Amino acid sequence: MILIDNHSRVPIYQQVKEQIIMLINTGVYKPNDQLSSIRNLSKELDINVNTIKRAFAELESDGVVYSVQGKGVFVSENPLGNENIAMSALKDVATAVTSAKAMGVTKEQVKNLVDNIYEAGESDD
Amino acid sequence: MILIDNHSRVPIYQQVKEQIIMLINTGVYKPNDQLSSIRNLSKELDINVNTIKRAFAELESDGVVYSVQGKGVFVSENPLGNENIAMSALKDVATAVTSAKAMGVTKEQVKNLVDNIYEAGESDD
Amino acid sequence: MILIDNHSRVPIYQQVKEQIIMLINTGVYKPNDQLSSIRNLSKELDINVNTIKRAFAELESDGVVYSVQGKGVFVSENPLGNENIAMSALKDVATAVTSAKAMGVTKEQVKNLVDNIYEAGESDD
Amino acid sequence: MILIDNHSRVPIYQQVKEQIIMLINTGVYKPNDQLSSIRNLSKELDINVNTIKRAFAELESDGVVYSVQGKGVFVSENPLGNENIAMSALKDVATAVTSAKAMGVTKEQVKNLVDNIYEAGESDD
DNA sequence: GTGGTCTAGACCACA
DNA sequence: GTGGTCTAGACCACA
Repeated sequence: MILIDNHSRVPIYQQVKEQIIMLINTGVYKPNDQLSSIRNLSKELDINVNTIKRAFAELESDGVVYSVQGKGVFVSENPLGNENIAMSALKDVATAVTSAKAMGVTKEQVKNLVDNIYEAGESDD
Repeated sequence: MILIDNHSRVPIYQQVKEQIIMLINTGVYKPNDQLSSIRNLSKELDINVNTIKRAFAELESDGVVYSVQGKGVFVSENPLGNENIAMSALKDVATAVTSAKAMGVTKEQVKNLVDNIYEAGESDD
Repeated sequence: MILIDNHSRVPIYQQVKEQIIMLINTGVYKPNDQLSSIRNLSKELDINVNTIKRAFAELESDGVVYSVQGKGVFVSENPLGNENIAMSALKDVATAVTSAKAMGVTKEQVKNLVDNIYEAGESDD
Repeated sequence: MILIDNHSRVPIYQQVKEQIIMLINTGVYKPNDQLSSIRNLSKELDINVNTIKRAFAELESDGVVYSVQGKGVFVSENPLGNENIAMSALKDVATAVTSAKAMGVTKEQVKNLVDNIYEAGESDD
């Protein structure tokens, strides 16, 4: 259910984080559902255990999941209630847009790009 | 004329690159103008010489400036003609926006952010 | 597999760049193959790490290779698609030939030289 | 009579050398003719005296000119008899062509370039 | 272990 | 004085 792009510049732990959030966003995972175990995910995706651990640790500190020792990792009651997730993503957008503006990119070019990205997934909503 | 944020995640050589492009964008530096020498910038900004050199080397390979041994570094005839600069900046925006979308950020939030960033410099144009 | 001439006027990072391109040209390295790590090459060739890094950084900005943090450096899908590489090499040839012409070298002398250089590698193809 | 391109990557002393050889090649300067003085050339071309001195010193060591203390610099009896001039120019061509070959440039591309360069000056011969 | 950034400092070519 | 190359070594992010 999770696809990793090894060629991407986006860190793998980040890709794992994003895809789990997306699975929650789309209702595949619901509150208190148990996620795949760290070791299972590590085997399935052929990713180092430490990389999965980091993704889960950050999801937990963002309040998206909670872990129960000896049981596993579960989706929180209100997984997307924490605004920090969106905020940190927006901060990255701000950095990239500010830089693009400095490089001579116009507002229209950026907005067209944003439209394209959001339209791409329209059929999924 | 150049301001460096040592705490930023954006590499210093990248900040130097962007600010020089911005100075050209705003007409402060014109084609064939000589830039501050590498050593002067290094002293003024209190940055290692090699960091400035890297910024200048990338600007040169992007066609923004040209260097003449023993003379100095000068703005190219057509400094912003190379589309690669804008393209690579746009690619970074695409990555950040895609990620933000996955994190639950709405199209409106992104667009508002873009507006704010572009309006910020409106008085300078 | 890479030979460096320390006495040559050609910068070492340039020699490394050219030889890696040659290894790709001759099919030794194929798309998505992983290159020797920066540290390994540095030890093997007894060259400073930063010199290798510069060669790799330029190869990456030319689109010949891509790097993945924590993984390594890999050959691009279309490593020789970027015409800039050939173009900048041709520019250097133009400069040298123009100068030779001014020095009284005849067209025949230049062409014989070119034939010799291209025949040298004929047995390798 | 001498034109310097400050934007060129070719060192200025090299440009001065080449142009003086060209003036001899085309018969403007004949054996035992006196060249412009170093100081005159320096003023005319707005080039540092040391740069002209270096050009003249290399021309003398190549046997193209000879200097007489207190009198000036003169064209040698057999200014282009020294094969070293052509040889060193050919060496530079060899370096550039070898590099271009490594970068994937074909023999035909190089030969076309050579033809273009030699045809360009055909009307001058 | 892998690449990325940065510093400090040496030596060279050119003007 | 100006840029160009190279070395040695530190510290960080990621896997």
